[in-house]
Amino acid sequence: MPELPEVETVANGVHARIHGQTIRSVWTSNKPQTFKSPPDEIIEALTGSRIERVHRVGKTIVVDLSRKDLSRKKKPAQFLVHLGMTGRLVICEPAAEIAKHTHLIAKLASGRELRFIDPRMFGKLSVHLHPGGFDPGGVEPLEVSEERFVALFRGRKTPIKSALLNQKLLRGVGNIYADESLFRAGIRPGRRAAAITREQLGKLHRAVQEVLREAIALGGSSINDYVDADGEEGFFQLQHRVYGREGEPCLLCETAIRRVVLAGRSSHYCANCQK
DNA sequence: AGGTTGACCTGGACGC
DNA sequence: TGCGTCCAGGTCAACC
Repeated sequence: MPELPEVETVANGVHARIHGQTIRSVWTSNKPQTFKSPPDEIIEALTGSRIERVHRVGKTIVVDLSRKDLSRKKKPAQFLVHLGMTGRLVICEPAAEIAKHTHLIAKLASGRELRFIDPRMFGKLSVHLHPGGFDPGGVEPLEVSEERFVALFRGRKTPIKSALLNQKLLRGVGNIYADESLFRAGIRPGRRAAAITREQLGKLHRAVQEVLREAIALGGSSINDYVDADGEEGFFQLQHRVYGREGEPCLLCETAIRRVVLAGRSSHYCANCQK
């Protein structure tokens, strides 16, 4: 479900509520698809650790942990949460009803609980124990310079839409924001990356950053069941210009928005405004 | 090697 | 009310 702006919203919300707290105990479901690290390893790393910081790397939520009791000599670890399509990370009172498809509950020193819920089980939980910190590859779209951004696509024969979704190039852009960025840049999703001019790529760089920044400011896009750590919906879906608007008039020229399938994903564009 | 496709899952919306 | 079909914001293995 979530792309960079939604993951950032959730990570910031969770950080504000639970950073500095110690995890007293952890329960996990026994659904193997959800756990990229063995559940025992996750329980071991989390229990007794303090939550130093919750932040975002690409589409992954990273929870930096440290041991409160250094006597146990355990290495600091990072707890990684990937929300997949339908994953949710919520903070609630222990009395709150346990939702169907709950896969992890961490009891905190404050008495509240951090819970991970994921019906489709495309989300993944793991621990990262190596020094240097979690690095999935790719560059952060909000930090990358125009020059490096342009270089990412040089010589690539794949459609620009597929390249934008490739997390080893840019990390964090997903289907909605790829379509919205391409619309703002005036580039059709099916154009070969290598065939796009340097000037247009510069425009795309600005469009990607603009779209992501606007979406973060509005708390992300709520489609179906996405909500942030407070249960609040985002509002960026009201700003979508092409995503989910097949057959509706382009907001600039009134041409009907088209939908095609690229890299197995729905891709929306205006045939008149995007070349 | 780079690029594309299906599989992984559940559930909601829609048509009959 | 129910059943079948299609669709979904992500990723990865397997294939060309």
